[in-house]
Amino acid sequence: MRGMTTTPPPARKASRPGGRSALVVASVKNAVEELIAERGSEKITIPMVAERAGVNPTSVYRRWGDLQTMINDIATYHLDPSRPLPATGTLREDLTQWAREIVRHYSTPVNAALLRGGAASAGERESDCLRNRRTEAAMMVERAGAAGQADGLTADLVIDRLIAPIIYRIIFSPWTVDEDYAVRLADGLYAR
Amino acid sequence: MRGMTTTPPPARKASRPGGRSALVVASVKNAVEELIAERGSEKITIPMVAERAGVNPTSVYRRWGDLQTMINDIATYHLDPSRPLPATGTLREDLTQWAREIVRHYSTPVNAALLRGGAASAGERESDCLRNRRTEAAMMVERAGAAGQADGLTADLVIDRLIAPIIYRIIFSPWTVDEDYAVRLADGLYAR
DNA sequence: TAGCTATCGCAAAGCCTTTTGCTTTTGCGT
DNA sequence: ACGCAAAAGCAAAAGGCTTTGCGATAGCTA
Repeated sequence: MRGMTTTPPPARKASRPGGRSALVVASVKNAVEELIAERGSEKITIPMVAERAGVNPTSVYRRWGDLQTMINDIATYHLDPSRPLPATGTLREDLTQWAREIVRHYSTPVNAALLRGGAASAGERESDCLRNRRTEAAMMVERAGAAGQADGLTADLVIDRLIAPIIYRIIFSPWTVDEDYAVRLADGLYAR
Repeated sequence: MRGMTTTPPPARKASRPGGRSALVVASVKNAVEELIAERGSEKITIPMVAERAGVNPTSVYRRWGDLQTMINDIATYHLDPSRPLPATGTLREDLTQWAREIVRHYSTPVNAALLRGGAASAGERESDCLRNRRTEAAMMVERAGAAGQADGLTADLVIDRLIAPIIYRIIFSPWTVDEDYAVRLADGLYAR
């Protein structure tokens, strides 16, 4: 299998998560990332992915059904949902760090392309690739609120003024985004 | 030609914009809108579009080259760039009306789907389907600024706090967007 | 009105994607 | 160890997308 640069993570949900299946999933995931970074999410096909992954196309068809489902699946879980959230003691600093983290993540062309692919297949279905981000925002605000430190912020405000601008620019004008921008947005929640 | 419900607008740029060419373009445009609203931007093909438009697939291939280019082209010019912008006398009211207008536009499933299609093919290339929106924001702010009425706003701020949240939600959670939301966002530029 | 040429329609060919039935491999429980 | 069953590989066939050459059509200009 080519391109196995990352350690093979355990498959998320499969009645048989052991060795080979996990290897196939990991290989395909890597292949998708590479190809999507090289050519964009619209110019790749399942046979291309399969060849790059050193896997039979049939396996990919049987596991995911089509390209759209596969990309959405990979994009959704790409930023580890179980990673620790910032907990600096103040909501403002937590949000700042969190925003920087998100910008850093999507600054990688691979992840930006995955985000665009996720955007294309969002809308109708309930699940999308940013659900986890919204959950995280709500958690941090709620945690601070329980301590009486919410600073008048709500999860909705965090979405509108932090996540939305970052995601918007990552999608449509990624060259205008860097970590300083994330910090300015976080500051904007408290100033003006 | 099926689906000719709208009046055929003149083709934008063609060395020969008269009758038949314009008709083909208009038919294809209608067909894309219908299909994209029915099935989403990822599940349509050029032969499908051509059949719906009553046009030969070859013509579509020759004019646009591929599906991506076609969708991006149609999505870019769909909100008429030459329509008059709000000019109520105050920047605040202009921006409020303008935001409502954008929300109204993208509340149509067709236009939301086109936006998602545009998002998928944005990024690397310089042109994208929201360039016109950014230009409009800059124009309104600049106009107010020339009259000394910019209220401390910049085009960037309008993008981050008006366009970005609207577009973000239209793409990822369209059911949370209505004209009231647009008004609240515009208010948010002045309050807090 | 006559000629020029851009553009369209048509048809065939090539290529790639996708499906399907079968065999082989291999993880996992006994 | 053994056997079951889930998942992968393989190969062939079907179906659909895309290209290409040629003839027909219809704007445009003189």
